[in-house]
Formats: sequence, C-alpha cells, structure tokens
Amino acid sequence: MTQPLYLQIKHEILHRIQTGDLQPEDRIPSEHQLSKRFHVSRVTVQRAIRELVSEGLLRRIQGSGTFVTNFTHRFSLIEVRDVLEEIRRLGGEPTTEVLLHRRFTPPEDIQKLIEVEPETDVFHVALIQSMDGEPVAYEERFAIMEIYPDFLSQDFSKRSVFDYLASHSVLEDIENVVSAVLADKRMAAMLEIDPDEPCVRVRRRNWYQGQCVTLTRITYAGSRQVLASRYRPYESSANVGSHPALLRTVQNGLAKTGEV
Amino acid sequence: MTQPLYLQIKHEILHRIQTGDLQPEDRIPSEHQLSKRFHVSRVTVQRAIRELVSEGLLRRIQGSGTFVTNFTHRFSLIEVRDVLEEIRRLGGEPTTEVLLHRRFTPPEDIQKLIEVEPETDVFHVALIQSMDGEPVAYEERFAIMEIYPDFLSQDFSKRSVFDYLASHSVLEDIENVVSAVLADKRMAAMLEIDPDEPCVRVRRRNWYQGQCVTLTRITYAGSRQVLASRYRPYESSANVGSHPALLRTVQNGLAKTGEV
DNA sequence: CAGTGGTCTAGACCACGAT
DNA sequence: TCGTGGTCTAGACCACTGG
Repeated sequence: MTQPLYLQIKHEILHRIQTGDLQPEDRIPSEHQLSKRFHVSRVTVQRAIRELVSEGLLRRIQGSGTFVTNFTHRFSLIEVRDVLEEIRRLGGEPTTEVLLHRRFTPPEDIQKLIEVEPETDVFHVALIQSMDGEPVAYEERFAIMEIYPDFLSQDFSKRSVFDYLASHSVLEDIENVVSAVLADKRMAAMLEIDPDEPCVRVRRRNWYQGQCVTLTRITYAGSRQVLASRYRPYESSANVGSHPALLRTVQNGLAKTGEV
Repeated sequence: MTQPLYLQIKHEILHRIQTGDLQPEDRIPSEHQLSKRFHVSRVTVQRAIRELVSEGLLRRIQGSGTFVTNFTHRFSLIEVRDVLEEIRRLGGEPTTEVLLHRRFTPPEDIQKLIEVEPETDVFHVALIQSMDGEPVAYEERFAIMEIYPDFLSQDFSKRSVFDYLASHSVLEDIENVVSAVLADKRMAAMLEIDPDEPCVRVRRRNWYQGQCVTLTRITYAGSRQVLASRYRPYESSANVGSHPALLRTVQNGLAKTGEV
C-alpha cells in the first residue's frame, strides 16, 4: 500500500515544517528542484504544493518562490449549526413549537439590522426548539418578503425554517455575532430556565445578491447549553494517510455545561 | 484578460449549481465529457473539479461519478482569535496586566480538564487584556510542565502567552467551548463591568502528540464585547475572478454590542 | 464489461520578480 | 536575463463501481 507520490511529497514538506526544519517565512525548494529530488514530474510536485497552499501552510509568489506561512497564528473556529440538525445528530428527538408566524412591520432595531426601508413589512417566525421535550433554544427569524413568497404557508413545525430559507437562496455572505445575555422572565419561562440565567446568543445575518435577506437570533437555553467544537488545525503527518481529503475535520455539538 | 480555462470551467459548474440547474445529489458530467465539451485536457477539468471538491460543493466517488453536495446544510463558522492580535488588528493599543504567573497544583476541575494525574503541578498564568486602557478580556491559561520548561521565566506583559505557547508545539487538536457566564464581583471589578453582567466565555483545550497540553479560559468583558465574524460560504461566480485563491474569506472582530 | 475517477508523465509556453 | 510559479496538453495505466 504505497501512497501516491504527491502525498509523499506533501508529507515530506509537512514533516519538515513540523520539525522546525522549515521555519515560517522560509522559502521551500522550487518546483523544479523538488521534481528532480523526488524523480517526479513538475505537475505532481505542484499538486502537493497546491494542497498545502489551500490548507494555509504555504504561500506562493509567482516569480519569487513558495514560502512557509506563519500558521501558528491561525485562529480557532467554532461552528454554529442548525439547532434542529444538531439535535438529530446527537440522537435526540427534536420538536419545534411555533410561537409566532406572521408578516409585520419591524421595530427600528430589526429594520436597521435587516437593512430594509422604514415601514417595510418583513416575515417573522418565533419558535422553541426542544430535544426530548427539553427546550434547547429560542429562535427568531426575520426574512424579507421578496424572495420567500410562500413563507406564511409553510408549516415550520414540520419543516425546519433553516431548510426552507436555505432552499430559496444561495448565500453569499454570512455574519455571526455571539454574545451573552440575561434571560428575562419571558425568555426564562419559554426555555424553562431560571430568570437571570446567562445565555449564549447568536445573531446571524445572511446576504444574497448583495442584499440582506434574513436575520436570525438564537438564544440557547442558559448555561445548560454551550457551543462546542473540536477540530484539527491541519492534519498532522501521522494522520494524513488515513483520511487525506479531510482537512479541518470539525466535530461540533451542543453540550451540557460542565466546568467551563 | 481571459481567465484560465480551469476557472472558466469552475464558474460554469458553479453557475449551474447556483441557478438550480444542478441540484444537490445530481451527478455532473464526467471528466471525459467535460474535457470534450470545453475542448481541454482532462487534467484541466480535474483541476476545476478538485477545487470545487475542496470547497465542499462537489463530492467525487471513484468508479461512480461526481455529485453536487447539499451545501445548504453547511454550518456557520465563528473565529476565536488571540485577543491581543485582535486588538492590534482593530488599531487599538493593547496592554497586558499579569495577575498570576506561577506553578501550582490545580484543583480537581482543572486537573481533569487538562488531563493530568492528581497532584501534578501545572503552570498557570492569569491576565487582563486591555485595549486603549479598557479591559477587554480576562484570560487564564494552564499548561503542562513537560513541554514549556521556561514558562516561569517569560515576561507575558511583553510577549503574548499565545505566541509563547504556539512556538512550543504544533497543535493537533483544538477544542472550543463557548458559554455564557455571570460576572461575579471579582470578575466584574477586574473587567470594570457591573456585577452580574453576562459575559461570553471561551474555553479552549489544545492537544499535542496525543496529550492535552494547554487549557485556556477567556472571559470577555460583559456585553461590551462579542465575537463577530463575517465570511463567504463560497465565492460566488461574480467574485471568483477577482480573488480566485480566497475561499472562505473570514473577517472577524471583537465588536461593541449593539442590538443583538 | 464499460465507464468513472485517481494518478502520473514529459514536455510546452506564459507571466512575473529579481538582478 | 534567468529562475520562479501559472497554465496546459495528449496521452497513459490503474482502481473502483455498476450492470
């Protein structure tokens, strides 16, 4: 079971980076040199290098060379998934209770966030997502009317709002804002938590064809729920062989809060 | 200014996906068909397809074909960066006040999280990160002693802990947990916020060579700070031309909380 | 079996950067 | 000018999937 040549070259370079033999900003050997050293064609070397570039470890500069990036400064990523999908993934039984489902004139803060003119109606749905009968999140979604004409006739207790909205637009831009809020009495009652419990809130806005089309606000059920994720910044050489195609394998989940 | 052939093919496929001509789970034409249709070699077609695969829009199955993935179910990503770096990026003047910098025997919760045996000493540093004099986050870091021998002799008010830790290990695995907590009196005083203000907290654990090596707990200064990010799930065909190499361009920042 | 993707070659010409 | 990466060709053989 010999590995493809381009993977062998990739691992060789990765290994030299991991051992510190190649430092950030160092120039790696040229494609021509590598193809001679490994006795392979230049195309094969290029494939190895291109993959490392797309994985953020190398940077190519035409006419100048290929350099090691300072990948130690790479950030951590946290996923935010559809709550319903997440519940299913965890093997729970998801239920959705639709509290509001209407067309209305948004107050000024919402109107500004969703970037519509004052007095413009938008669609609005508010619901509670539960897992095995226990509330997980309170979700409010606003959508502009133009591209979701049949919004009001959907049954969101059966079909996920996420699903519905996603099917009507290919998103170009997504903004997420994570904050902490206190549950007021109403929120606490809905989520079955104590009033004044701190909750993680995610606000998301999506753009389609240059226009903000949806605004979502998800409030997770207090300290009972957190956003968790685990991933590999890049595949270490030991791992690449087993699943070469998977970079940044991300596992994510709602988790019960333990010690934080 | 004609585009490379592989990009033209990429855009053609992307366009067919975006217009709905190609639906999720559809099989796209074979490499052979595409190379005939566009009058290019198979290698060129492959490059277009491979890039779309790495961007998550296509899935290849050897012997069977290439299929459109259900990319609408892709999740949102939120970045968590080094606070200090973030402050600099925002053009602020970062300062670090080191509150604790020691070797100690961790309490049970910490000991379990960092996966060391009971009664094993670890390094510990606690500090306040400020931007232009205003506290942004309270940061606590724990590190195992084996791979950070000179931990105690570092001056963390000058060199970022993040920087120091990153320079000693190439991380294999990162876990992030985001939660909301209430600021107790001590925390509120340190962050100069009101007691009982809700704060976003990120706990991070890093693994290196199969072992948990660092544990970090960052508490952001109340509702004054949130985690924000904005990115493109994939480059739309209109954008690909301008910066073909950038997929998932992510911009992120600490932001003042407005309406959430 | 035929059709698909997976890998690879030995060239070629071009665009760009440094000198 | 020369060395770098950027793109491309017209084949080849292999491994896998499906009927």
